[in-house]
Amino acid sequence: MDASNHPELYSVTELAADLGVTARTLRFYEDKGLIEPRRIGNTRVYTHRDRGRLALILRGKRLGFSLREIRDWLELYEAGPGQRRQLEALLAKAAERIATLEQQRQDIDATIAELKDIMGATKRWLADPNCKPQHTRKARQ
Amino acid sequence: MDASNHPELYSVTELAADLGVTARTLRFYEDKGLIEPRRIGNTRVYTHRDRGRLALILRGKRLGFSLREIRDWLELYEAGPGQRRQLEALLAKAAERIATLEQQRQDIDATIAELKDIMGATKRWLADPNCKPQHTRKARQ
DNA sequence: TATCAAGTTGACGTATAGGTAAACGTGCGC
DNA sequence: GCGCACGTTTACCTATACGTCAACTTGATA
Repeated sequence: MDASNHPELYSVTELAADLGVTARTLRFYEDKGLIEPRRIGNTRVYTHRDRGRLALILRGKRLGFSLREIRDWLELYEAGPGQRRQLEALLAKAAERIATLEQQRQDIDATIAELKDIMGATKRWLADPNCKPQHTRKARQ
Repeated sequence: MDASNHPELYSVTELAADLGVTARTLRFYEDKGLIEPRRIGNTRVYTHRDRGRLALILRGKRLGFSLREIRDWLELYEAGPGQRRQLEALLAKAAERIATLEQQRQDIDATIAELKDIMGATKRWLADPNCKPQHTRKARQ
């Protein structure tokens, strides 16, 4: 289990570049308790596992979770006694997020509809300034 | 054109309550140059027109424009020489916003798909811990 | 007149995810 | 010994849209 013949060790800058973020970001995540790389003296050294963990973190971000949510989940995942609960918690979180996103999509659709309505009225107005500004759609209050 | 027989005058708190925001919000909008109510002494007095303007502002917000964008547009709208250009500018802005929103909706859909994929894999895993964690969908990079 | 409600300004706080700068340490090659 | 490329920490800055608090005036009321 010695890693010396297959190092997979990264410095901050290396791993950051590798993951497409900045070194600042990795240090920031460490501040926030998301990762804890080993150190040689004062210098951070990231292992292959750290890289995997970071990849998970970035994925969580892409899926719209906050750093805090991600951290909580990772903690739960690491320290949890059984797998089951964690997976179920993950399921719940995912479902929750999906619900939020579906709500957001509805809002977006409504907004697009309202904007299109405004555009239509504006165009009619431009074509014939006599016709009164008249939207077909009621704005939500 | 005297308003004395039909005052329609509001204090901050009144108008705020009327519009469903706080007084702080109205003062904040004034700071940002979105409205400039008259004053009696030091006290703000909002007219009917102010109310209309505020309603426009809130609508803009609901449609996802920033206060700065709203302010710029209102300025353009008030000080502009002809109507045409303003309306055309409005059309352009609306189209732009729609494009942004449609992009957002695509992102949301993709994210939902990925979340559902994860949920599916997790459920299979829960049902049969032997089957390897296997997502059907590739994550976007 | 004492007090209370409502108005005013100014300043600082909140949340998020880092960016940016300052000041400093450290190994390496020449 | 010098400079360079890295690394480190601390601390303040960014944007957005207000919330919250403090301190102060002013007009109306009991």
